[in-house]
Amino acid sequence: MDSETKTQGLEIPTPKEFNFTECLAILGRSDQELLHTISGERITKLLNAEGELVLFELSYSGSALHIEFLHRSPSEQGKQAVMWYVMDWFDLETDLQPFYAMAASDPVLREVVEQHAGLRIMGMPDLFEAFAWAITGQQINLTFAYTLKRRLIENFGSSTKVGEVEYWTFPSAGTIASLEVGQLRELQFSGRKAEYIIGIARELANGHLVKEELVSKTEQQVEKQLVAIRGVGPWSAHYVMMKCLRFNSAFPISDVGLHNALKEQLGMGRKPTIAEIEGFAKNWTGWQAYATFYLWRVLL
DNA sequence: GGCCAGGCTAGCA
DNA sequence: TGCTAGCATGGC
Repeated sequence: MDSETKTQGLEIPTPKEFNFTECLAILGRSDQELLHTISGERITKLLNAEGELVLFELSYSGSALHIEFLHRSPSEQGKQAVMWYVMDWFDLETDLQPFYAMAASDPVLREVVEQHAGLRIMGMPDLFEAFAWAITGQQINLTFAYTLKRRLIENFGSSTKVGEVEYWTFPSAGTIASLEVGQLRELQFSGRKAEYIIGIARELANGHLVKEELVSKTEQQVEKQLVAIRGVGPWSAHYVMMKCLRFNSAFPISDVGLHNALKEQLGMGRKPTIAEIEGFAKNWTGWQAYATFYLWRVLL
């Protein structure tokens, strides 16, 4: 790009409890990921800011995240959208000190939290993406779940090609709302998953499900509302509350990954029972989501 | 080749 | 109210 089209970047200060490398480890988990690209210590991502496709690059230095806009100069609204997205994505507004104070004396969390200090719950600010990913991941192995996600994006997402690289956004709820079940079956989604995902896309598209309304309710109210949606059980509800709605008390207690992480971390030789997990979690009140996320980190 | 996978629904007692 | 077969297929 020539110097005249180069745009002014943005800078977002990060909290003391922040480790970019730890966050990158999460984002680099799958080599099938199309929603962002990682090169060294830089992340490139395409964002759909109310119809405007904004491509940006994220890096970290000097206690701040740096955003550079690539390809073309976005509108002021586009820039603002990217800034809010990044703050939400990295959960920069949560003060982790109380969590760390609790974890320091918790026999289950102490080691893993110390080891990965500065890791933050890498979120999914887009509510439809969070639901779709939760449903896609139900009861299938993660590798296959990523394959399904990639196909969904390649078939129904938006993209921009810069040089040799194509950057993608997750399909909008509006796009998926207009599909028939058979169109997702072709991508090897099960009939059930196809029905669930299209159903939720329609709830979002017709305004029956609004993120801004959900985040203003209590955890109990939200759980009740989400579980009433076909295809959303307790695990998915808590997954969405944790990754998108940012309830730090969300707790997907039946999660197989959590069970395997506890088994490994505690050297149990078997997966813990739900009752045992409830016992471990007695001191985690208010921070169950962070406890879960740090334990997931063990499995990477 | 068999068990497991970041579960959920619907139908049954 | 509580229990569980069936889903649907890939990964390892």
